[in-house]
Order: sequence, then C-alpha cells, then structure tokens
Amino acid sequence: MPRITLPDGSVKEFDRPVTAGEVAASIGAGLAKAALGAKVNGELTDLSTRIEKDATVSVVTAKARGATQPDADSLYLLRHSTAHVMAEAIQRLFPGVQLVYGPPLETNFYYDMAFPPGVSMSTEDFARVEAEMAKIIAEDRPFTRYDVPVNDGMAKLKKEGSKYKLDNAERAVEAGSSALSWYATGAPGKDWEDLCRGPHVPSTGKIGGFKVLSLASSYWKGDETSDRLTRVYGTAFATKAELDAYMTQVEEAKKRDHRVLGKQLRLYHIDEMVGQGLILWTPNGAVIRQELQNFIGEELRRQGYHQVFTPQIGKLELYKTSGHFPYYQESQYPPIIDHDQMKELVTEECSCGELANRLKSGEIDGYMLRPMNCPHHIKIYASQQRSYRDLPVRLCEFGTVYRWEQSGEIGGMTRVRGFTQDDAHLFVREDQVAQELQGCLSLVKLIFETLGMHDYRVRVGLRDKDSAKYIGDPKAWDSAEQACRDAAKSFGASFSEEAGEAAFYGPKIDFIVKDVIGRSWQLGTVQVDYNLPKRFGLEYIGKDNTPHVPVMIHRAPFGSFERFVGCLIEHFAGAFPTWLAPEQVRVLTISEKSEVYGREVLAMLQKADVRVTLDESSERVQSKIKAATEMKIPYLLVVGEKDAEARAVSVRARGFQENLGAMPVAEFVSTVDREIRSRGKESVAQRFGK
RNA sequence: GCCGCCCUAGCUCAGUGGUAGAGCACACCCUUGGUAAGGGUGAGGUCGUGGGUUCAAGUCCCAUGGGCGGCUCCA
Repeated sequence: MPRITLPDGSVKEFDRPVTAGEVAASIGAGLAKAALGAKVNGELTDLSTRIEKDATVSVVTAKARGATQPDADSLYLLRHSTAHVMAEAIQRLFPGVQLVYGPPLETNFYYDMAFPPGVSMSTEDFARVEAEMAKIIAEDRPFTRYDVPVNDGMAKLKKEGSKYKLDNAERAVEAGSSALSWYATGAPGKDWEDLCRGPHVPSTGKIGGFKVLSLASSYWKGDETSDRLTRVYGTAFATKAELDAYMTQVEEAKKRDHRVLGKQLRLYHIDEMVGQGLILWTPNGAVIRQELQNFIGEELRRQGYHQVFTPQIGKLELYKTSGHFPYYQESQYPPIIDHDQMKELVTEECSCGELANRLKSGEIDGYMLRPMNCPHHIKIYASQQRSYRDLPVRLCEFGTVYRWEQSGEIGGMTRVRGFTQDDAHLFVREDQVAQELQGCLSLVKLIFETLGMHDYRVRVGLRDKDSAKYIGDPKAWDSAEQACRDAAKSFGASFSEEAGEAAFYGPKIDFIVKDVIGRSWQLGTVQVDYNLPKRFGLEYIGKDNTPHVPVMIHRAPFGSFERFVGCLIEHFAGAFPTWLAPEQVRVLTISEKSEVYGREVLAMLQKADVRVTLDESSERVQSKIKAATEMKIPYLLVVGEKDAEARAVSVRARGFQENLGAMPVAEFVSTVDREIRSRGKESVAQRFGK
C-alpha cells in the first residue's frame, strides 16, 4: 500500500495503487485541474503514472501557487506535448513527412522531420500549421500512453517504415528499455500517435499559447554526412498572456542585439568589399576598445608583464613547428608565397592541390597570416638565455590574428575572421604554475567585476582521450589538467569540466557568457601548455645548472576585443558607463542667446579631457534631448540664459527622465572627471542624491 | 561549408509583371523655443551583382556576393 510523501513533508496513505493524477486530486481540486504532470521520486512523469510503492510525489502545474514564473518542468511537458501537436498538424498538411526527434528546450522546442523529395515547408505555411494545431488543441484530446513489447514494437515500426523512429527505438533498447512506448493524441489505434518516451500533459487543451517560430535545418544525429533534416521550431506556454510576454521579451532582446546597436550607435562597420568577418572599428567603437585596452594595460604593468610587438605573419616553418600547419590548414587563410614562386607556378600551370603539397613538403616556402600569437612570443623567449631567476617571463601584446572560419558561422562581432586578442604568454617554472594561474584568473575577475558582468559560467576544458587531435605527452596533459582544475577551484565560482574542449596543445579554463538570443560565447581564457615549449626546444638554466623546459601559460582575459565588445554592447544595452562611453557629455543650448556660454562649457570639458560635443543646432531642446538620448549619452547639460548667468549647467543623466537640477559648471567638470577616472566608483548622479 | 529565408534612398521599411514610395536622417529657409520629435522647401535610388524569360522585370527563373536563423565547426 503506497505511502506518498508530498513536497511539504506531509504523508498520505492509500490502500491501493494510485496514479499521480489521483495524488494531485487528493491535494486539492483546483490544483488537480491545473496539474500538467507530476514528479515521482524526482522523475518527471505523466499524471497517469501508476504508483504502487512508497514514493515522493510533487505536482507539476503551469504556475506553482504563489510563484510568478512558471516552473521549468511544466514548460518541458507542455512544449514536448506541443511538439506532438505540431508534428500531427504538419503531417496532415504535408503527407509523407517522417518524424525524427522533437525535444523541448529552455525557451522553445523543435521537431526534426524528413520531408519527402520535392516537398518543403516555408514560413508562409506557419499560419496554416498553427490553424491545424489550434483545431487539435480545441478538441482537447488526451495524450494516451501505451506500451508495446520490444519485438512487437520493432515490427510495428518496420511496418510503418520510419527508419528514424526505428533507430530511436533501437537506441532505447540498447539503453535498456524493456518495452517501447507510444503516445496517442486521443485514442490508441485510432488517433495520431508517435513513438515517445514522454511524459506529456494530460490533454491538448492544456496548451494555452503556442507559436511556430522558425525553420532551420540539421543533420541526422548531428552528422554532416548524414541525412539533412528540416527542423521546425516553436514555443508554447500555459496561457496566451505568457506567450505574448515571451514574444515581447524576444522583441526587446532584439533591440539589444549588438548588431542592431552597433549600427545605431555607430560602433563598427563590416564592409562587403573588405571581407566577411573583418571588423572596421568606427570612431565610437574605437573609443571603447581603446578604453578597455588602457584599463587592462594599467593592470598588466602592475602585475609585471612586458609589452612586446610582433608581426602578423610568419614563415610556414614557424607554424610547422608549432603544429598549426598543416593540421589546421582548413581553418587558416591560405599561405602567402613570393612573386617569383607565384610566377613560376603559373607558368608551370601548377594546380592548387600540387601547390598545397609543395608547401607541405617544404619544397616551396611561404608565409602565413598568423592564427595565434604564441609562436612569435615563443621566439622572443628563445632569443636570449634564461635563468630560473628570470622566470616567470610574462610577454603581452594586443595581437591581431586571422582564422578562416566557415562562412556560415561568421556574424556580427562575436564570430569573425580577424580579431585582436589581449594576449600574453607566461613562461614559468613548474613550481610557479599554480600561482601564475591564479594571477591570470584574478585579471579575469577584475574585468568582470569592474564591468558588472556576473552572468557567466566557468568551464575547464579537458582533452577527449579518444581523439587524436591533441599533441604531446599524456603525462604532461595530466599535470596540466590537474593544474587547471586546482586553479578553477580556487577561483571561487562553480565550474564544469568538459572533455574535448581543450586546445590542441593544452587544457584551459574558459569564461563563457550568453548573448541576447541565448547563444554562448567564450570570452576570457587561460590555458596551460606543457607541449609547445618542448616543440620549440625552450629552456632555462635551473638552480642545478642544467637546462629545464619551462611551462607556458596562454591567457587572454577579454578573449578578443571584437567578441568582448560585442557581448559588452549587449550587456549594457548600448548604455556604456561614462568611462567607456564614446560620447560622455553633450551640451545642449536652448537658443542662440546661450551659444557663447555653451561653447565656454564645451571648452572647459574638453580641457578636462572629457569626450564632449555641443549641439547648437536651431532645434528645440526637446528635440536635442531626444537625439542625445537615442545615442545613450551619459550626461546632457542644458544651458540657457539662466545657467549662463549663474555659471551653472542643468544636468540630465541617462536613466533619469528628468532634469536633476543645476550645478556650478566647475563642479560638474570635476565630478564627471572623478567618475571617469574611478571607472564609475563615484558618479555625478550621486551628487544629486540619486 | 550545408539547408532555409532575406537584400529597394545614409537608416527602418512599403511596393508580386505595366514609367520607383514613406518615415527618420541630410541640405537650405522660417522659427529662438527650458528637458524625449516646431514648420516649410529640397536633394537623394542603374531596386546587391551578372545572365535569362517576357512586348514589358524591383516583382518570375538561373548563377553569384552579402546578411539572418539553424546545422556542422571553433587551435
């Protein structure tokens, strides 16, 4: 006889096996009505799940009582159920479509499908699909599970002829399933059904708000060489209001997209004629980059780094030694070869394949646009004899690198073909690794704290032991991986260890943030490397008067300026703190009568090295305020005759939709100057008690 | 690179076979107005590029460049 423990700790006893739905009903009729599913012993299930033994049961509702947010489990159930409804609707409209896999996601769901040859769906079909879905939902058909023994189930699938579902079933059996389960939307054997593990909400009527979002494509099992599938995205909520709120939120997020703001605030430009993925930093964006560089530069000097400058190309020999060429050939710009060799090859009518072979064999030499800065820095280290007393040697450079990313994955500032890393390479003794790693991590921490970025995750990238792409001795890898793990632990934040995420020469600690549309980007990175020093034969003379191989640490706390600024634009929604803002202050004159004074205020701010402009156009102040507000300028100073007389400025600070009041101009200059130099620790707004 | 969609004025977009449009921005004139758009006039486009179909193409077809969303990839 099952004893059911409820989330509040209370226990209910039943004298017979019960369903999760009955448990829900026993808690309260209102709750049962709202119930979408249940969790039995922590596992998400249907309300129809039978409970025969003692269990802990909680009820999944669209919105737990008192909660303002729907709980994640309810949305999982709802979205997966909506995926079934969508699949049925699409199969009705497009006969012959085969289903593959339709999981729920954090904010939406998709269903991968194989369309028959010559048949495809377009965004124009969404309305029809949604109309079909609405019918199914209006019918409020129950999701009914039924189990079939493995052999019978396989036979059934074979008969139906879906190779994808058959494959899903085979994998389920491999994973130990003793039976295969189907979910009918309605009555088994009569209504539409799908091979599915579940669970589902009780009936289609529970789906309150839904939408077909987009079309994409995918590969079967994620394999590039396998079948190409059509992926239809949609989303669902318990109510139409929640769907609308979500759609509004998506619209708002789009306004914060760095590609939109980049144009609106004139931060950067990408020109077709220059090339895909090559960022042109316009004056406004350049200010931000320069300020970030100054900020980190100050810190590097404090921490004993030495600035170096190195060229953006190097001979193939350099990259053959480092291991980049030819193993990463397809992700690099092709080598540059000299004029005479080029002429010779042309007259010989040498094919590209032959050229590649000759470059590979070393028969002809060439230069490469560098994909990384490390080989150049390594050569600086190697350029003189080093003693153990000299270590650590910390060489830093804002180094520009070029990588031939696939055209389809380039976009905005976050994935580009040329970018500048805030790079450094530390050559250290083995006993210094731990401390130096900590130093590197502290830089990352400083950056995130100064910029108020708290929403990031930490990943320790380890090698995939089955993969052949990593170079070096497994023992060295083990110690490097342990060093990363230890350093990540000491960092304080939680982190995940992920195999297969290491660089080809060593493990790393990455800092990852999400953009406005939910994609993850790696920013800062710290990598331990026992391999490249060996490949380049680096050494230092130890205390024992014999040569030793140093350990290298690669680190870039921002990652790259391009990607970092792209994420930063979204983080601040374009409203940069005053120290980073391209235009920090704008002076707005009320009429021609205040022009002379306006110019005087402008000059005072310019003298204090504040980035300031003067708007003395013949528009009204209201219009000038609107224009300046759209450019997200931190401070607007309205100056009219009254202000001129009082030698004051009327301050309007971004974020406050009002005139904060007048302040003597000299005081504003000194206050804003302190705000800028303290990087926001003080502010003009504070002076007004805001 | 692959699949799908998109590309019209500086920007945002309307225009689905019959002589290119709007708003904002820009220029000039009027207006001198105290905290999110004062008024008028004007200039600005070989409709991404190259082919094709048609009496006629921004509109239909093919190719190509670029963008977007996925996928794959990301030292």
